[in-house]
Amino acid sequence: MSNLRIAEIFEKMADILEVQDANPFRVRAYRRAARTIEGLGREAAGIAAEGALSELSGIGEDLASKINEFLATGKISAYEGLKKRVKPVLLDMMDIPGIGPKTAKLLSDKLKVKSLDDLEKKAKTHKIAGLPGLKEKTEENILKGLRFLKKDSGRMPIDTAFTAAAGIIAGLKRHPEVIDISPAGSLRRMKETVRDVDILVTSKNGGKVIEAFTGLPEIASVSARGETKSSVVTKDNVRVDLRVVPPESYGAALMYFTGSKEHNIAMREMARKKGLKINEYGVFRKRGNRKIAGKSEDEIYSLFKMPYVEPELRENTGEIDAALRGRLPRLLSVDDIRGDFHIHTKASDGVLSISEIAALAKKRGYEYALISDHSASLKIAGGLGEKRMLRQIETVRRFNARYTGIEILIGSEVDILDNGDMDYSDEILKKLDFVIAAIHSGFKQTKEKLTSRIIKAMHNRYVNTIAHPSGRLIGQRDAYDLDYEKIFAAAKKTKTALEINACPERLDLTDINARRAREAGVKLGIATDTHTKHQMDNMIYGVSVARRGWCGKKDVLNCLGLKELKRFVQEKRNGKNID
DNA sequence: GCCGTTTTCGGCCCGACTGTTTTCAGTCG
Repeated sequence: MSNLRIAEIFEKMADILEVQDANPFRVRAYRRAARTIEGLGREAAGIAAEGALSELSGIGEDLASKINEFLATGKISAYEGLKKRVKPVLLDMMDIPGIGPKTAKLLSDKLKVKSLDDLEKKAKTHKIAGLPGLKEKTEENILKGLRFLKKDSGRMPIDTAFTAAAGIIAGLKRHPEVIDISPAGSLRRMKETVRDVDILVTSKNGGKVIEAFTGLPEIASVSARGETKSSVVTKDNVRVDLRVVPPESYGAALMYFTGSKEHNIAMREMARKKGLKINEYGVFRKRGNRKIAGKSEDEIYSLFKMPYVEPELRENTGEIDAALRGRLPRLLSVDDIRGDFHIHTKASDGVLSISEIAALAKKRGYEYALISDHSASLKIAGGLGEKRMLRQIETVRRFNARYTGIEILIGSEVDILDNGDMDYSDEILKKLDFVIAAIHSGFKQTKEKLTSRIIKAMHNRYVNTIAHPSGRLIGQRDAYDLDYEKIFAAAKKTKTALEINACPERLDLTDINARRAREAGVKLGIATDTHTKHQMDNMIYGVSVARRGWCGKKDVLNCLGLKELKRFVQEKRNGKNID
């Protein structure tokens, strides 16, 4: 997807300009443009074709022409030029926490640092202390920062952050000086990966709370510690930032600390134009500095005549404008989910029995749960041949006859073969309640080939969703290249839903593609891809992707009750709308 | 580099903490 590449280049250009001590607002313009492009609901090429690039927020004539140049040539000459004028090690050094453009440049100019390894050597041999403004403490911090970079490239999966936050919140909740406590930052916005865990506390005695926080047993080291703010690293190498504010500032602080940065900047700019100022303590009139709001987020948004903006939407990708016009979507919640669409039993590569699955699903208040073991050709995962599949169908039917309170649907995660055919005959497929189709082979094929395999599968009247459509594994395997415009069009036409796989390593579709799918009128199915007991709890992460994709109940297939769901399946089987 | 019911030029979000300083620059979120 070229959007990501363009964003990456703008981000790099900002880094280089920063090292060159360019106008900081110019640097910010590049960063802001990068975020705009990254969060775009569609391919920049489409917008460029309409000549509408410069209508995007933060993109003017100059950046629009740079994007056009990239779309035409695959390069931006200004970037190529900038790259030549700066040593790569400078940019590497800026990845180290605590080192910004100024320090990086100083180290490069005065010490001729050649690489991060070289930097480590120079810090260890005390070559850094003695440079203007730097002493032993800076050397220690550089070494600490380098160790942090080596251990972990930075971002962790959402569930790791969730667990770390839960532990710390549990540890502080009962402290007598803690009044409110909440996760904030990208964790509260439920981004798919998180760099550090942010936690907000209200208290009348910040010092005591910070003292308790830095003394928690799971903390390995403390990197900053003040009266209202502290940063630590846990024994699991998770960075945690804690911030303490007085109770009357809870809303303002929660908004500030939740971000995103871009959302906050946009809100603050709006405030400034009205003669107001927003900071983490409240909203103030500039004249006289009188506080007029801040206790709750609701109070702040309504001051600007906006409804409450859900944290998942706060990315400055149109939510402020939508809120001002009263056009924010009503997002689905995890309580709206009526069933889980993707569960493996021990018949293939899961560990649960049918009755265990039924009990777990019932406990969650579901009306239905779909058993979806692998089909024959996925031998490595114990895929079921047609005979075993027929037996499993019978087993589930018998199970339902004697079990009450939930319906177990029988389905399958059927392989899409190389030619786009399904791995089971229609004779088998028609006996199933619901069919998931998935690609498990040929990830390196061309965009055209992979796209056409999926589209052909969608045209099978028994196929109801496409599982983990892009095949990505976060941090391990890139998404394969698909023509999403074509996929969305085919999904809509054939009444096939696209899965949001809720497994934290997958989260596939992504939030951005979920939003594009929704805008294209495509239904989504949120599914946990459960193999073991606790994985049914991952539903929250899939729902969060849908929320970040602006989805409401009506966009999500498993918000339907059982009857409506069966009707949806039957409509496709009747085949009126498929070529 | 962007942007405009205060402006086409002159602004551009705002504050905390650290390490090095005796009043602040750099970095971060």
